[in-house]
Amino acid sequence: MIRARFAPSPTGYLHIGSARTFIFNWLYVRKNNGTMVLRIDDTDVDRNTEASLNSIYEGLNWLDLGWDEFYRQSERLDLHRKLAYDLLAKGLAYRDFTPAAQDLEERAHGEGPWLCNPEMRALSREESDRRAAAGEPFAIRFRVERDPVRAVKFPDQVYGEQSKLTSDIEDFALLRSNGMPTYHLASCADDIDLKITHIIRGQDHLSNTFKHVLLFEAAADGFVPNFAHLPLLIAPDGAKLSKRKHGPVVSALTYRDNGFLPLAYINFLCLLGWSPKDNREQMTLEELTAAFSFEGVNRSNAVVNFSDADPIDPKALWLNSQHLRTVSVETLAPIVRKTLEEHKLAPYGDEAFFRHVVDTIRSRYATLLDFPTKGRAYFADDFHIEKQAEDKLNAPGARELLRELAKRLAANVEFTEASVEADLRKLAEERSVKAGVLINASRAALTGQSVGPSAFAVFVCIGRERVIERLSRV
RNA sequence: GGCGCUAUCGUCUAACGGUUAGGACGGAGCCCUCUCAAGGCUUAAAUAGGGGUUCGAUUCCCCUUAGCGCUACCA
Repeated sequence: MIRARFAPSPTGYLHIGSARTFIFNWLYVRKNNGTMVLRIDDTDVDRNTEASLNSIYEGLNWLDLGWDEFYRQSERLDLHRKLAYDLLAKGLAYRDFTPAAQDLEERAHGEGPWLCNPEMRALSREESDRRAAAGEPFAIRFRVERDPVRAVKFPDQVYGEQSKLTSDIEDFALLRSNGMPTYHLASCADDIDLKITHIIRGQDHLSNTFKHVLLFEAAADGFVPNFAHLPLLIAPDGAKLSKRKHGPVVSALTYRDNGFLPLAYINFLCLLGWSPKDNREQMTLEELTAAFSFEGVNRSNAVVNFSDADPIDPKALWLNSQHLRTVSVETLAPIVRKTLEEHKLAPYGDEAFFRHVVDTIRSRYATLLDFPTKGRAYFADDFHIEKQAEDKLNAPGARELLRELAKRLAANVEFTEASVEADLRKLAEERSVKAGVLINASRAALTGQSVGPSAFAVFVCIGRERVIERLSRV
């Protein structure tokens, strides 16, 4: 039984890269009928915020994928501490009484790697116990086996066989002097306890994994989970995505706020660092789930293409427009209705009429935001008349013809695209004007725009009553 | 500095050593047309550099270069 986890730490909003990690975990779990665990890695009390936690939930909820089990590391601290002390008792870890970060500077610029504080590692058990009993603060470090030097190995499902010499792995901290576990300890202790079988996470953890393997070997009776590391998402300048440098594009919620369908966003993210290898681009959740595999995951970082002028990746926008025009109207209509409500607009007519309108106009829209903006005339009478539309209305005789058309449509009870077209063409013929002039002027009068769906479709979408009103007042 | 990872069109990517290096977004052009989209068609655009191995390297190996990650009592 496969068990995977997504483990964000609440120190910011839901990052676009985290969102993708969550999605890949979810896809892998669903494909293999496994269990999806959401675990909040909140052991860094200084940096965690409630606002961040809420923001992460908000992002995850928007994605609408769900999870099966939920845990918070801050509620499991005893488990983490127990593991640290078990290792200490077994001699696999030791107390380090060196004040925190005392020698950071030396470590970073030394010749070789910093491995440990030798005096602390060499401290006798009695001496260590005595100083601890005396109340001296200490951190607990893992005792990486030094002699003989050996290679720590693990197979990565994406990056292949990985290996690192113990002589390149430092005695990493397990427990801080304030009693809180470090990430490495808490993460592994929980992975063991929660029986996680697959650890799917960002490639920034690839080098950390050797430490984790050491921990698993020491604490999990030899059970080491499977690892799959994902290439990172980076900015066009090659740097990693950061809020400070790149602004809101790094937050998943930005796409929601820009009118993205969750599925389109998921689809877009999946195509960053993964490929179904058969040229498919637009895919449903079912298709993504069926196609997902680690073989399809790339090893090089993927650029999210955005600029100051255009914060949304053009391909994401294209995918959103594709999904917008292909999801079922039943699914789309409630989402559009909600978007309209957020803009203080409400559809005219009944549900069937609303669906027809949505279905008619969605094909030229790229985001949900286009419904209340570009599509305002379909949901309100106070729409703005654009310059190009004004020009169409100013065509010689156009306004008078529109008023005449309004009168004739008053008698058109059927009011279908065909019947409206018949009336319009008949009028144009009688007055010897090109139908196109009337058609374009109609669209302009009805929507305030020179562009949009077929004019006859527009008539029906606006509705007979409002059509007559709008044509009469030109 | 040490260690690890990576390198195909501008971007996302495909090509189990043999292809005219394929697709998508974006760009350009054409068609369709009541406008705008959509759609269809066409087009420009890539194997970082250098060595090997091989009859043959985008593909395997080495070096260089570049980028990224880790090197915290952050995660």
